Amino acid sequence: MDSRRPAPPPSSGALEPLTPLPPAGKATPERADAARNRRRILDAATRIVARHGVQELTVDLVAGEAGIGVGTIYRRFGDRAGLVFALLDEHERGFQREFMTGPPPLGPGAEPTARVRAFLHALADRVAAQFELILAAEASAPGARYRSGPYGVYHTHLVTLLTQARPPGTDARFLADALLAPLSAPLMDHQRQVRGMTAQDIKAGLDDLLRWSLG
Amino acid sequence: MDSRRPAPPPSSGALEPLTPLPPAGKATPERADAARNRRRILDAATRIVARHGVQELTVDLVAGEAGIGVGTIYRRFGDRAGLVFALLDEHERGFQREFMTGPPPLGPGAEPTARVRAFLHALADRVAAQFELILAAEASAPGARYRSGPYGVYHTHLVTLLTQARPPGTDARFLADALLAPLSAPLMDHQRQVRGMTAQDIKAGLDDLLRWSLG
DNA sequence: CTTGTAATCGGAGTGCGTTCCGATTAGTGT
DNA sequence: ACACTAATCGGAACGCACTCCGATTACAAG
Repeated sequence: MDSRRPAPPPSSGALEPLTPLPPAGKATPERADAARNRRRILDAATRIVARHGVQELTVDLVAGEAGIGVGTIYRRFGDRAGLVFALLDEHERGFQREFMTGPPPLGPGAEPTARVRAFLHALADRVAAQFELILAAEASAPGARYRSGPYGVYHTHLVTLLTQARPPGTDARFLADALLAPLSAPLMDHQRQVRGMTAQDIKAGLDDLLRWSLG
Repeated sequence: MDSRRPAPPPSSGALEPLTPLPPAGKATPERADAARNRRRILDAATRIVARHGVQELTVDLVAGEAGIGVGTIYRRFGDRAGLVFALLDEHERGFQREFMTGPPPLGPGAEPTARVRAFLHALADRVAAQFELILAAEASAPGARYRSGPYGVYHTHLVTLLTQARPPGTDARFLADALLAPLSAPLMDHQRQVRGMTAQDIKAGLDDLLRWSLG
């Protein structure tokens, strides 16, 4: 045992029901001082983002504000992107609850087609709302979106719904990726800044896509 | 006049027919030593990529191999991503020629629907071929893809074809973005590495998408 | 309470992208 | 040829993400 890298980021991903946890059992939960420092770090980061914006969220500054060393941050969150993902996690949990166990049409009870549409609209709103943080996470580690817990949850959710809504023979996994791809933060940023498109335009475009692919 | 920042990256983007060049007229073409150094830099970078791979392509190493200072690289290419885009440019020019003036179905002469399909297939192959470089460019500056010249060319090309192929009332600009979005290097990487999908699977999925949206 | 030890802490150190600015050189008018 | 000026060059310096490892501390066993 190396004893030098015993606890990789124990959270970040929210519910992550498909992340391949090594033994799947939980090891030592977390030491008291470690938990206290995690809280301090998250509070300090939240404070800094609220005060100066995401671009000022440097690791050294967070460490200083939290009154700890930078090594502690990397032990808890892996890298800067992990810290940003952790900040997104709280909202993420609520969002996942909504479409997994909430009221229709987002939650169970409505037609699969309607649920897909409601989900994509809600996700578009969520990306627009948490815009800066999502962009910052993407900037620190490109492709992190796809490796993150939330993307996996979205994908399996869509695959489930699409399989119910479509005849077999089409690749539901690819269609799910293709429907999520236009909702990347950098693209939506470009569509807003350069093309002058609004959230309404984007939702309308997604509706067109759905009308064709799901009848 | 500041005289300190007179020549922002004068190329990189290939043909870029829609980049908003400030006065649209060409200023002083380029001094002889500057042109010579650009060539040296590109040759050194190509050599390093061929020898050690993209991850070894550091700015300091390129400067050393080319026998110049790092400041020169930044004057010529703006940043690391600009250098990588310049490396992609040569292949890019050939690719653009193919679908703008080449033989059908990629070039003019075929039905718009067939040209869209051929274009997306060709682009998928191109992304797969230039995988490492595209990923590196994206890593240096997230969202650079959308701001780059090539993306603008692809987008206007698709908008033109889609407008010909579809009845009015649908947003061709969004549809073009939505068709290009699944061909991002990070997503294709994820689909290959994690989902085990092949280039064939991706093309088949794109065909499904087209069958629905274009009949 | 004491002791053992494994996880944790913290900050100096490293690598790399990027900037800054004095020295140098190319191109032009005389 | 010669001088003038503006663009170019080069490398020292900076900021920030990330690593390393000796010192410290929490927790459990005796």
